[in-house]
Amino acid sequence: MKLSTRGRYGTKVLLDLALYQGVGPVLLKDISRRQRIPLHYLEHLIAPLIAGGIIRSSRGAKGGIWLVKSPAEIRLSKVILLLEGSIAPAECVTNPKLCESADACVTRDVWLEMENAMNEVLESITLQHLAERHKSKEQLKEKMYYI
Amino acid sequence: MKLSTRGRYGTKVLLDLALYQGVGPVLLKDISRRQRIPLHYLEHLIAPLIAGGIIRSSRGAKGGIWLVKSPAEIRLSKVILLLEGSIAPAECVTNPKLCESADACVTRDVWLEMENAMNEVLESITLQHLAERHKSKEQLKEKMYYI
DNA sequence: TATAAAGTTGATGATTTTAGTCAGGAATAG
DNA sequence: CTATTCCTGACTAAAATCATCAACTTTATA
Ligand code: FES
Ligand code: FES
Repeated sequence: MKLSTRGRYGTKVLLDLALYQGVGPVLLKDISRRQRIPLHYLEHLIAPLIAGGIIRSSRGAKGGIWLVKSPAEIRLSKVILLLEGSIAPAECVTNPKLCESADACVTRDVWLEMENAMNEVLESITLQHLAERHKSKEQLKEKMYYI
Repeated sequence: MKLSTRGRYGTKVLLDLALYQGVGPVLLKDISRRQRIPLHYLEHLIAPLIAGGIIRSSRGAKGGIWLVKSPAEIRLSKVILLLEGSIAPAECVTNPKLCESADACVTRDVWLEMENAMNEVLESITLQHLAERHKSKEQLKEKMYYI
């Protein structure tokens, strides 16, 4: 039940954009360095995010990528959907035709419940939440250091 | 975020055992046929279930496998844990040492919330629940046919 | 006790997915 | 024009997944 690096890296990319929001285009190179994501791999990760309409990009000097909407409007459910596709624990949850009698299958119901539980979590968290949590952890760290 | 066949097949195996509980050892061959699981693959799936103490087996003629405890005592969380290991969406949720500053990482917190949400679902469902759901679906099907 | 019936174990292989690399191309600011 | 930056598709190495097979051990029972 592991998420692939696409979902994990991608979430970090968007958190990074939320933290640097409003300062113009953010360089992939900088995101790559800050979030420890190989640059050439990162280049591939942003494609679905652009296609999904949550970030935009500009090439050339002073180029980069940035959030299209405010961080408060972007939910992790959307992010994960764009990067990983359906999060369901089994193919047949999303596509019932794959199993012959999906409506009679009780294990499928379980996987569906799991998917719903995960989606509730992801639906409830926005990029703004992530950014706020991050900042509050940073502050805590500074305080700890002061003591 | 897919479950592997180990978890999916394994759950079906245990549901099958719950349905045929009390009638003595159940043949792997029969489970294989009823649940559409390749016999040779099934043979490997039961090893962790035996090691985990939720089923027992007997070799030779009149052999087979059976549940050690009552279906009401076996939760899916246990089953999935035995067959898939930790269900966490990222390695570092279970093993924080893998990332250098796991306690400062907000994405890790998200993956942890997802794991907890899934575990709540799996913890709340026992084999008895599964068996009951299955039987009630069967009855519904018969009624539909009668109409 | 011989025999057939079952589960057990370890080796092996095919296929698919994942994670990453690379080279070349296209757009943009200055 | 040129340096910079994102874009795209092809490619590859490694890992995970999903089995299959053969040899072996245990057990019931005729
Ligand atoms: S496993 Fe697909 S419907 Fe049961
Ligand atoms: S702690 Fe592992 S990804 Fe952040």
